Amino acid sequence: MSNIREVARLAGVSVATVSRTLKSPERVLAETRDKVNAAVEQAGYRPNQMAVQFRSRKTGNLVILVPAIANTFFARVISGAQQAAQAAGYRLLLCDTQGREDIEREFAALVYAHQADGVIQLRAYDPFEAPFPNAESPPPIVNACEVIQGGRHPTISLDNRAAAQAMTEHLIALGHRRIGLIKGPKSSPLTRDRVAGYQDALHRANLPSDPALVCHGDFTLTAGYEGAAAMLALAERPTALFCENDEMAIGALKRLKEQGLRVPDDISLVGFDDIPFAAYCDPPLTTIAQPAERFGETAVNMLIALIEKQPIAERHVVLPFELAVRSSSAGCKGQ
Amino acid sequence: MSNIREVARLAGVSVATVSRTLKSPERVLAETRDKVNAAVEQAGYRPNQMAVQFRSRKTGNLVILVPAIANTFFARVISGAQQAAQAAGYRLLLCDTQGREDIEREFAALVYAHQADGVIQLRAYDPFEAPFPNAESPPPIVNACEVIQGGRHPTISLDNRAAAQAMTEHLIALGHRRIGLIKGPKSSPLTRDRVAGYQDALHRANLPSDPALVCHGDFTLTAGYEGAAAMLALAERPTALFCENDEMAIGALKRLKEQGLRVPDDISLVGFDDIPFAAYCDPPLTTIAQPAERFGETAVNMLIALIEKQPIAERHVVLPFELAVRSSSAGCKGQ
DNA sequence: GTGAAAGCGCTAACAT
DNA sequence: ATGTTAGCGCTTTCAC
Repeated sequence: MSNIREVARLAGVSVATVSRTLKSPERVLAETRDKVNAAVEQAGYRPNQMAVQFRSRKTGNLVILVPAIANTFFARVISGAQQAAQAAGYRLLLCDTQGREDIEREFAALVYAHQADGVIQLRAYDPFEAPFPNAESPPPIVNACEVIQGGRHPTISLDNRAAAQAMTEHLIALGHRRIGLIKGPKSSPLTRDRVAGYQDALHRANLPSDPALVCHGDFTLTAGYEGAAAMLALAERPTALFCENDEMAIGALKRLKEQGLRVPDDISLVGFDDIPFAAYCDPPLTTIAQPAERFGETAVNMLIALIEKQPIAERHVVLPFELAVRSSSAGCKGQ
Repeated sequence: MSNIREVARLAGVSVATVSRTLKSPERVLAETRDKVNAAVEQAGYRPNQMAVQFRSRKTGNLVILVPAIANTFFARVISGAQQAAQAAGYRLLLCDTQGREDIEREFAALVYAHQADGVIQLRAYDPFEAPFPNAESPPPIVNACEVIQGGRHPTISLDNRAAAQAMTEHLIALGHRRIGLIKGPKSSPLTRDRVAGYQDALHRANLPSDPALVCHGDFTLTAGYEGAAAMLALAERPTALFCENDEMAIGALKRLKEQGLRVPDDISLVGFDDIPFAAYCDPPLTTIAQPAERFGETAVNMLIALIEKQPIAERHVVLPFELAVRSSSAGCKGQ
């Protein structure tokens, strides 16, 4: 592999001129530029980025911490992030953390090791909060999707509380008074918000909030399947079921059908996220549409601004949701 | 951020000793080692990986070229790859190529720029085949999932032809004689193999191969939806529909139901991949199970062996498939 | 077993 | 506008 010295020799100029021709051509005479470019061509020269990065103290890499890569929603977020990173000349270092803080910390530490310039965290945990060696100022990090309440880092989030409230109100408007909720893990703030929104709606409609109607899952198909089973085992069944993501709703749907219940005639079912499959369920799933790709895209752009010390307009971006009403929710007949 | 010199000073040794203590502790006196480790601790020292990589000419990064990150199957492959990379101390540079060769070439070139040690390509295109600058020997690359026939690189694939044949034979055994096929893009070898397997089965059963029964899609839900519409518009409808991936099968399922057809009573429907949603369809989808995560995992391990110049047992790994028979396929009543 | 020193390929400050 | 040169932080001979 040829290096800058080789090119300089071929072009009959100094290495500095070669470097300039590549970085800021306007500072070089057109004539010289041509000589250099010809030499670059001839030598098949490609700057050794390891040396460039080392020298200029910038890797161009962004770490993205994902709880579960194979999750349909996160896959969309990653996709958006990758497009944005590519457009800006950055690369994405992917990390499947399985929601484990030790793994998150380990990967976030790539920034300390100068292997990445910043971190995108998609979960409500600050991988830098643990005492880190000589942590002068926290490294560039943005927190998207599930965000830390009152955290010190920029965030990109959805108003989960408002969204859950909107969904619950949709069900209430349809006449439902017993609405089951299959929520996420207890520890998740995202879940806390959605539960709060659900309760807000009940409260505003003067409906009782029955703890028996709330069970938790882990956002998987299986969790939805089992959550639905639990709901159906209740003495007084809910007439509508709100799952905190579409995967769980699809899992629940299977279970409801197996029990011989028709959706939405016998029970309404709604989800959250609007993954592509939601519209292809039978019946198509009423859900909350989230701009998944935009989470990734916005996070990347914000992180890059942080890294490049550009001014940031808003440190806490809230992306819009949309209630996507399809046929899995309908008027309550049981009344 | 402290550097190796700082640590050396603190420990009262030379930088070489610090370096040795970190890389090959056995070559250092236990006593010295302790001093150094204490100094490392005290300084909160983390080696600057940019310098390490620069100096040792090894990045620890692997590029993975993915046609569509948000695709459920690829998301699983990526997940497997990431786990394996992490376990081996490598990192994954993610690239969503959208199947575009220019993007694939651009990212593969990160290897030439010393930003990555090797490439995993999930599509049947050799990003290095174009004449590249002084390409002495092609850089480490492995080709997984959709592989180049007779290519020069190691591959990890499925016997797509055998799998498609097995699936088609399953349908034939159920009495189907007119089997529609919604395949992938024309250019894809993966699709060529599956079509070949489909035809093998027809041929072995002495069934005619009607070109009208084959239409192509692009592996999306929409493509399946539209493919099914095309099939149903046929004068002589198929009694079974084989989609080359589950997404298209799920798209088709929606369309079939909208037309008032019952699956499998009126028409059988089968897919390929066994994505998690397949088992949660209504009816659960008969499909070909592929070990998606293992593709990623095997590709990573093979690539690392290549990079580290370890001997490779087999250059062409074929992973097993499994026919997952569920309730979307049943005996043909139309006969 | 440890230290001194060269140098990886490049950038940027400074000199011309 | 171009060249000279000093490192960036580390690994790795080669002495001792």
